[in-house]
Amino acid sequence: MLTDRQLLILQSIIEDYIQSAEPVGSRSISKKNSITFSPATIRNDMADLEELGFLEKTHSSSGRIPSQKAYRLYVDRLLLPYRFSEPEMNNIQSLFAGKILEAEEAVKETAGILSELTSYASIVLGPEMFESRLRQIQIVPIGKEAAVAVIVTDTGYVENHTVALPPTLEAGELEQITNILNERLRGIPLYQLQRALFSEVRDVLKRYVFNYEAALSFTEEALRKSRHEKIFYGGKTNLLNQPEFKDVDRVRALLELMEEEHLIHELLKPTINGMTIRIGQENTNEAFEHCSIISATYSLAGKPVGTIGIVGPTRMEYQKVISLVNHLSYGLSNVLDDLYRRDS
Amino acid sequence: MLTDRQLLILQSIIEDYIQSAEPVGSRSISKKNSITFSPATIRNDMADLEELGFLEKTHSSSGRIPSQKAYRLYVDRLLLPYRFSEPEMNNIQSLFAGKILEAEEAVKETAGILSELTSYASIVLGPEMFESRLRQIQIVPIGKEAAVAVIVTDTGYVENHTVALPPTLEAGELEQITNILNERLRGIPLYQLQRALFSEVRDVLKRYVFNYEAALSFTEEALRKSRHEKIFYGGKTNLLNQPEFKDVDRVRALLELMEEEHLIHELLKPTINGMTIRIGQENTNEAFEHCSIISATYSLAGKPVGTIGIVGPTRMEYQKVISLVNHLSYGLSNVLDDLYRRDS
DNA sequence: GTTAGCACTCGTTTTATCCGAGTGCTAAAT
DNA sequence: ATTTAGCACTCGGATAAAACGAGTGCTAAC
Repeated sequence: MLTDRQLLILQSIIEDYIQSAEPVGSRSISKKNSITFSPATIRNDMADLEELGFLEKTHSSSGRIPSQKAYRLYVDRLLLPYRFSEPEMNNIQSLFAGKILEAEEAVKETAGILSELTSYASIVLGPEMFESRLRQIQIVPIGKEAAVAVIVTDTGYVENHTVALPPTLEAGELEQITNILNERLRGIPLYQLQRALFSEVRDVLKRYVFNYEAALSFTEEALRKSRHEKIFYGGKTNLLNQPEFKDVDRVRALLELMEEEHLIHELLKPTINGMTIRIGQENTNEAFEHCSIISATYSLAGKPVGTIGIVGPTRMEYQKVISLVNHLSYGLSNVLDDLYRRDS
Repeated sequence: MLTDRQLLILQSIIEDYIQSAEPVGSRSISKKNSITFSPATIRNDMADLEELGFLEKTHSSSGRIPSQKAYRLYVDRLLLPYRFSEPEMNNIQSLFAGKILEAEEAVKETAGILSELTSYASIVLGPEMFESRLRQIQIVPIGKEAAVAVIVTDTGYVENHTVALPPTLEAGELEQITNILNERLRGIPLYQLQRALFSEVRDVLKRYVFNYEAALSFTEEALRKSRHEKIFYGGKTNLLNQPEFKDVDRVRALLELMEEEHLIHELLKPTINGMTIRIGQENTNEAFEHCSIISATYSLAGKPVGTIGIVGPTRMEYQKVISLVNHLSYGLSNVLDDLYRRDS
């Protein structure tokens, strides 16, 4: 459908525009080393490409800019793998070289590297620890009215809630409950805890605890899944450097959207494994109209537990960003697997 | 030094400018109800006020804008207490009405309310829990190489580190260490834990644990003060609505500065009790040149443990903001004291 | 099929002009 | 001795016209 020359010209225009953020004219294309045709020839092809919806003009006598469709084609068919430069490589290496003890630390680091190397904004979700298994639970009374429930998983993840203490609970009972929970629930994945509470613990509790109803609901509260969606951003302010965001209103819309944690989570939450590339209006949300989002899930023990991603203008360095996101998602998965494996 | 009329005029100009963000002319001042003088009279006083450094012109025939010195005078001498409107009052009340179980929750809420009611950005530090006392420590091994140390304080605050496990440590010893620590360190304030480790625990450890050196340094690591400075922001994007920040570069400088957590912490960390008002260049940092920062410490059991503050343009609604910050810092202190008191 | 030549388009930049809010000064009024 | 009215003057901002130039589309020659 497109001739080789048209593809070559399209690619040149896209890459030029990614660099310059300015409409690209036929003359500047013809000057490139890889191009041997005259401006007039290029103009002809450009006109065709525009007719096919790959190029656009900002006004009738301007150079062309790539359309969303062009970026899509570029990403799907024209992209060559990117070779990281020396310092970039070092940067990435060092991220995964140091001894990392906590998952969250690794995840935060990744967000930092992502934004630093791309000069766009990075978003990192998770890791969701639903799959981790309970290693230990501790319920510590704080005064008469409240207690702190601390859950430690086999991945070293710690979660805690403060829970109101039912007044009927007797002194020793809290300890007893803790013991029962530890005995019965150890090794159970977090997301099954509530269910297991009923199937495994309920009856035992009935036997040993006086006000069993109150104790049960108290325990249920203590085990409740924290709906805390962990989102880390890196280099939000990088976006302000992009010429497409010199308009304050557009920036505001974008930054405000990024505060909406549940939306961002919904958008990026790890479902199927792999990489997602959303260009411009492929993001349904209006504030992302002029953005592209490139994201990839990372996984723990083969299961996707989180997402890393980059938000930048549609005029994005796709080549570099895609490689980087890809690379880091693998790296991060490996780090997490190492953390996880120490359990066995 | 200043006549009453000059003060009145100055105040009118400041308040007008706070509203309009536009240079104020003599005519518009003379139209106000509280003012009975003609524009010419006002012009004379304005000239004097300019000579004294309280007013500035943007160009030779423009109206006047208040100088930094004027805001300072305004804040120090002209400010009347602000009466909260009905909905504002409700908002504040509701913040402190609900049953709050965790300090951090209260603090985050406060940041939200602050920015919502002011339409500026809020910064909240802390609470620093150095003064809280150890209630319980738990060391949970995660695989062969690492363990999670979980510290719960009497204020319900939970802190955890992952620590590398010395290979020489024997199976039961970890439990023994945990027991010793709980026995000897309970009730000791967090900031004294490391010291108490040496004075109270060291010798006991020596007696019971084989590789005492390794165990000690392991324990020390487990108890290390987390240097995690907790900073919560609210309504950063509000700043983008202010006309003085329509310039993207200025916004970027500001937002980038706010990412520098240690700087912000240094700037706002709670030292002496009470309220601080920094106007314009009184903030030494260049990015805050056009900002004012109003902050107040909040306290727990009489000791300052954190700071709440507002960042806005120098043209800020001082009256409202000062009252609000003041009010909320008291309220927050009370909430925390309630949380704390439940211990006794 | 490709390219050179050329008229044409249209956003950007520059220059000129006008407008009016606001000032400072002087002289009259209180 | 203040306060005020009157008036010439200043200067940024808005508006219009003109010059500029990067880039196009089309036609005719290669």
